[in-house]
Amino acid sequence: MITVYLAEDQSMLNSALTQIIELEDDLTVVGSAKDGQAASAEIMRLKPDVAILDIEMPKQTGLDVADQIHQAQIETKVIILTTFAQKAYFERAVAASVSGYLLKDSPSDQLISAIRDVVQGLTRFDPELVINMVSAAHNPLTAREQSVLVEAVTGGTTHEISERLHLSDGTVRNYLSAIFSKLGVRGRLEAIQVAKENKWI
Amino acid sequence: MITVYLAEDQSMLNSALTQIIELEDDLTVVGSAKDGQAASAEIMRLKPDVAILDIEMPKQTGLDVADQIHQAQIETKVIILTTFAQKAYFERAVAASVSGYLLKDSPSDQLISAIRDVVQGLTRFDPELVINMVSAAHNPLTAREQSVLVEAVTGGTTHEISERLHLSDGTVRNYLSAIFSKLGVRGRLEAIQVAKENKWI
DNA sequence: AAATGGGTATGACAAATGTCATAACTTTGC
DNA sequence: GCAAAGTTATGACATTTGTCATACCCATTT
Repeated sequence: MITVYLAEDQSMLNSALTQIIELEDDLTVVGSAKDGQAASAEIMRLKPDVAILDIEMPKQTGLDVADQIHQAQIETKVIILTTFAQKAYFERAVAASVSGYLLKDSPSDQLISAIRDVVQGLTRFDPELVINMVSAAHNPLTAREQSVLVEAVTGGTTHEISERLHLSDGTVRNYLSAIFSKLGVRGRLEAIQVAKENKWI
Repeated sequence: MITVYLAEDQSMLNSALTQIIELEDDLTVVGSAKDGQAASAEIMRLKPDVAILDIEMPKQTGLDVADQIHQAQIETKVIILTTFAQKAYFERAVAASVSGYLLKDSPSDQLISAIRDVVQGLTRFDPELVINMVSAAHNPLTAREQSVLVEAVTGGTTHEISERLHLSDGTVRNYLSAIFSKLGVRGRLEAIQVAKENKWI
């Protein structure tokens, strides 16, 4: 019998998936959580064969949980189950040696078969990820530019941003100007939009 | 046998719910769609006893579909199934005479029992909605102020906004100024954030 | 009929923003 | 060891933004 742990904060999906996993004769759900912290603690204790982790969860993300499982060197295989095929998430997941990465935009029987696959030592990555890996635009912003833009998101004045970052006003404006030109936009508002769309900040 | 139609764009949830509904002896899923347009057309044709509609879907929202069902005066009962308990959504749903409004943050057996309830002529509204109805802050912006702010979201200059709305630059700045003061913020960026948080735009 | 509130418009002013040139200092790569 | 790239900083400038006073028109309410 394959033991499965499910961490998913949306109750409707959590309970629905639990039920359909239980329908399979060789699978059983030994526990589930609606936040990352609870999931983490329980997985360490229960050591299930497979942990299915949503990324966006309260308290701790599924990727944080995956890291901890990896570092604790327990046998549990991890399948990330999330909505978006984002390069950055996927990279972190790979770094945490997850066995699977599925999108919620695929049917539930995919998940069932993925569970069986990963206990066999196989890996299962959604094909859409491959497309995103090659097509995703590279972040043109330097680390400092990113941090300036992140501060700009909250909306204070240039002066407030410069204080938070311990820079001069002029420097902040220089950075912002450089960011606008790199992103091909004409103001903070547009820059923030573009950067968010591309998950650069 | 109660016939159910399911409109939900997230495949994982769509297929999982289909399966657990099918598990019930008295319920059957006669069709499902991943966008509002397809759902609308099929519901008109199949006339199921119950239609479960997600709100956020491609092409047409679940609320649009609910409106059409209402106007077509067919017997199909509608249950809205969505993530957030937002006043505006709920009001539109009530206007379309839906029989149920459930949140994805409740377990799937709630949905099953709601299906049986609504065919009996009962209504099922998530209790969390009641809280939101009374606590939601009232929108302080006039219709025109809202439209100015909506245009400001895209990020162009004042002049671009004024052209899109056929107003003078000064008028646009007056509106923005009034908006800032009403929302207690100090710029477009913050105003947009506050307005979005409160679902005013 | 008068008052109120919303929509629209000016003009004027102060402050914030964006651009550019220029320059010094670090770190990193070849 | 030097070139390239990134970080930080000035000063100067044009433009944009936000604020305020004031005004006219049009509905709705009193």
